[in-house]
Amino acid sequence: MLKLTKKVDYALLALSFLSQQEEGQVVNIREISEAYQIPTEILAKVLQRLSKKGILQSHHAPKGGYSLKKPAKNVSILDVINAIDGSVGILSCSDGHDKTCQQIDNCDIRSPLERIQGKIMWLLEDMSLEEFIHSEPTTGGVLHGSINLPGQPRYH
Amino acid sequence: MLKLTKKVDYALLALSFLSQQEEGQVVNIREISEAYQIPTEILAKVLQRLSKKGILQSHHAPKGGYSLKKPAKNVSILDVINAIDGSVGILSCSDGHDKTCQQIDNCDIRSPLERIQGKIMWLLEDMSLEEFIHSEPTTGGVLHGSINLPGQPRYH
DNA sequence: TTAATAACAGACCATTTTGGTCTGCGATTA
DNA sequence: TAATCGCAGACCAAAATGGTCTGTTATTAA
Repeated sequence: MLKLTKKVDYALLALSFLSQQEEGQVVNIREISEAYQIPTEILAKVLQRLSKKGILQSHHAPKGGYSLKKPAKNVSILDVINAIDGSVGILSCSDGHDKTCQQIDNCDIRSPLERIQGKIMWLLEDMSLEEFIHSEPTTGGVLHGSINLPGQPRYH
Repeated sequence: MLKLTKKVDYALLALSFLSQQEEGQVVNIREISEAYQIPTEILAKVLQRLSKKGILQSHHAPKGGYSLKKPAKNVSILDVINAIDGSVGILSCSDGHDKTCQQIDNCDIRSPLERIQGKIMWLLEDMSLEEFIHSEPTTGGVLHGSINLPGQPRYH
């Protein structure tokens, strides 16, 4: 539930790897797949999509491979997710054009969910790849320790 | 991707319906399923879980049904999601105890993802059912219009 | 007391999504 | 011109999800 797909995980791992290279350094799929034990074929697809979306630059030749196309601070996590999974949407009748949605006429929850979705998209868009990679490890292993939004949850 | 399940949709619809009843009014499954065209059997399961988790009160008798167990402002959206889907987790190696995760030893992305997850959980926990139900319709149909966090996205 | 009502419980199947594989093509350069 | 590497898409397997079916238990009104 609300889970990221493995492909997004792979994308983020690969991008993290590429970010650690020297400027303009080209890395091929095999290196990355070995570093993280990711099946090469599927990693290939993931990187292909990232390159099609302008996040990676591909070098289509022997000794070729991939490199970041733009600085890590100019790529948002939302960009990555969108590149891999199409688009983020917490609604099950995603884009509002789902004609088969039985609840469409008296759906009380659509616009509230859109608000929540908007907030989630905002925070994903607000976090750059650079920021993402340089996150401090969370302390204590409990999620609440890492929250940096203002205020406190009101429940429990 | 990052999608809520239909069961959560059904739960939120039912809760919304129940919130609109008079205080302590009991409603049975059939009424709700008819109101929103939800298959009764699956709605039954959803409501059962909500009642098991203390969100709904069940009245196990003829003319029985369900009612809210506590005021809508004391129930968070996260509570509802947790009740239905177990728990929210954007990580694909959800709870960190996934022994089959190949990346576990050199996973660069775990803690950054936990930070993001924490933020998402925070905002879901911060929104009460009452607030959820009384959300204004989003204007213009575009998600960005409904965002009320400070600042602006930095990309695009 | 009992029949009707409505929740409870869990096995079960179908559909969809996702993860992953296989096969072959295209571009570049040593 | 052959080796290396990315590109592309069909394809299959596994898992998650949505939904169905069968039967049981609690309560109450007749």
